[in-house]
Amino acid sequence: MNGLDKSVNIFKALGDNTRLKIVESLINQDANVNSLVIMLGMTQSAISHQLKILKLNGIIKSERKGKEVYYSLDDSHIETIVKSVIEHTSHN
Amino acid sequence: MNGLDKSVNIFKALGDNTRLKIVESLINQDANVNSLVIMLGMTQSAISHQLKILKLNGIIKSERKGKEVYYSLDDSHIETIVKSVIEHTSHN
DNA sequence: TAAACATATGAATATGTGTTCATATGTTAA
DNA sequence: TTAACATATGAACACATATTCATATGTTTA
Repeated sequence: MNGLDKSVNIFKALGDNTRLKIVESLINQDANVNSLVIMLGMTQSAISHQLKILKLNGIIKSERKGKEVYYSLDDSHIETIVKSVIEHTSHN
Repeated sequence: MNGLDKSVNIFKALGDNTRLKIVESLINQDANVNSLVIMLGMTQSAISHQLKILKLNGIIKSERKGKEVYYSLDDSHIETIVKSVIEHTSHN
């Protein structure tokens, strides 16, 4: 996959309401699946599917702790990107 | 439309191969429709449709000069956003 | 004004994608 | 080991969307 396609996939991954909410939650703090389910008020299945997409695109990472799996941002770049878009929208 | 939805739409607009190529072209220099058609090797109709989406989402703006319509980035924030994503992908 | 050029747009189609449902997998506690 | 809990996953469906085709609109030149 070339550089442009990688970038497209990052944008595509963040260009969904559910996934962007997940990412914004994870900017604030790491979270396990169930807490995201509760916060977003969606089914566990829907959240898991979207978490997988975010992970496949290198936006988040996961770590199992006992029965639970905790998700967090893959690196600090993600926060920069999301915040710069929020900044942009608030100036329009 | 709330702030999150606006951000989602920005990401969605940039999350397409054709549109991101257009935006990257416009980072380098303003361009009219036909030059984008030639650069991207796509039909005039396809390019026009995508330009409209980028414009509706506040990513680019247009200015007619005679028969031609020139497109450019709406503001410098866009370049920052795109470059920060490219930066991110090149480190993964 | 008519013709040529440049761009925009509506409809149709094909492909992509988000959610749900059912169920599987992984982990701990009894 | 069984039951309970937590998460993941495959299939199906409904909806979104990118491109094409045909054509319309806007602008200049002859």
